[in-house]
Amino acid sequence: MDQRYPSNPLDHMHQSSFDNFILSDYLMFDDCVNDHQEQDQSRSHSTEESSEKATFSDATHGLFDGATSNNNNIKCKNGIKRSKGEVGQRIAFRTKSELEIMDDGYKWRKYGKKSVKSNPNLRNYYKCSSGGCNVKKRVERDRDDSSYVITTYEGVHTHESPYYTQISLLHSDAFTSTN
DNA sequence: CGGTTTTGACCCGCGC
DNA sequence: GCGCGGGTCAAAACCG
Repeated sequence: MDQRYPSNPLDHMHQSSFDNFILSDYLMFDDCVNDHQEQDQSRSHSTEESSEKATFSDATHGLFDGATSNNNNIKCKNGIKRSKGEVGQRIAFRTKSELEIMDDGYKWRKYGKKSVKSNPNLRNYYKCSSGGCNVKKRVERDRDDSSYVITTYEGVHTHESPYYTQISLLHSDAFTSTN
């Protein structure tokens, strides 16, 4: 697994339309975390407990070591990974937003919509529309507070984000066209 | 005209 | 084996 590309979608949300959203909380569940902290209060709202709220930069830096999710009461379903095809990593975060479609720099193609039992709202399924890249994302509104949107990314992009490439091009262009 | 969205059908794993 | 819940497919509609 080469990490040549910034597999962190937050990198791009920084620059693009992230100003429109208030990141009030973020969640992360990977297969490794939450194994030992299956609490009976399955899903209390960490929104109200600002003490365990991590800052945005904390989230971006500690995203993959699981250290920042010390007390997220997220029920981590360890068994949801399918036998065919390894799901690389799974990251979920929760943003306060009226729109569920946020521009994180990648191009997504919607391929499904489902109403799930655990949530009265609909859940939308997206795939990265770049060829050969099968990163998926799942978007649904928070079941308790519908002003929040829960976005779950699954997998790692095998390519650079189109947005990022644009930026790089702009930069290199600025350098080469100084005279 | 090509890519995306929509939407019901299909599939698959799991618990009973 | 069957039903249920959740994830994906795919054809038609839609849109620039």
